[in-house]
Amino acid sequence: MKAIEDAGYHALWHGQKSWNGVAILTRLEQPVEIRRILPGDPEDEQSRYLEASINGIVVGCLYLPNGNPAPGPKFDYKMGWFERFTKHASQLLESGTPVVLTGDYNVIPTERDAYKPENWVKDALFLPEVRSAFQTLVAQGWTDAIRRIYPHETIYTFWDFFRNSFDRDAGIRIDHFLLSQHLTGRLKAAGVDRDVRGWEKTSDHAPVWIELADK
DNA sequence: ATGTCGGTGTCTCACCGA
Repeated sequence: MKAIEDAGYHALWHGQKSWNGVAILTRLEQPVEIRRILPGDPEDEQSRYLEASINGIVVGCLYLPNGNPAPGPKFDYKMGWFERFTKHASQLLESGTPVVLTGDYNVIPTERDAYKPENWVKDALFLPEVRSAFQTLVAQGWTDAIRRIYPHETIYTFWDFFRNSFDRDAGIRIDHFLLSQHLTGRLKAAGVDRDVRGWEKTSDHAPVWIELADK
């Protein structure tokens, strides 16, 4: 926490032992927490959601379940989580506030979002029902910020640790920024900091970012 | 079918999830 403060950030986080965790860091002011549990399943113990208000924008940070192997209980958990998230997203839209929903969606939205889509057809990140769930979500009225800025380019955000995938640029695009309509007009830029993926001891994801104009 | 990591417990190796 001190290291984060020393770097000039305020922070909220929702973590747990081992795998799951989400956080929101801000520079200007302390983010105001709205919720840290996705509504709809009191049994769900995994820390995969965090939502806060910052400077007039609601930011939802998510880590959608991976879902492999599919079919199976993990895939069922993914689809259940996805349904709950989609419901919640529609309520956020109805609220009328500017919203950003960002994080690891574990969804490859279309064939051009994978280096070799045929390798992913049976994977929980690319199964038809997963792509269709993502489409349904976006169709509520969200804008996929990366695609808005780069409509035709090949953009990846993740290269797995196997098979030298980064050196071969054998990546996938699974980290997304969805913007509510109020924010679409304020979208100035977006990108992926690919160089970070080349660091020593790095993550298998690269940082994805967007820039919004002031109101 | 394969591969590479990091975290954890069985604890300096073996496993699992990603």
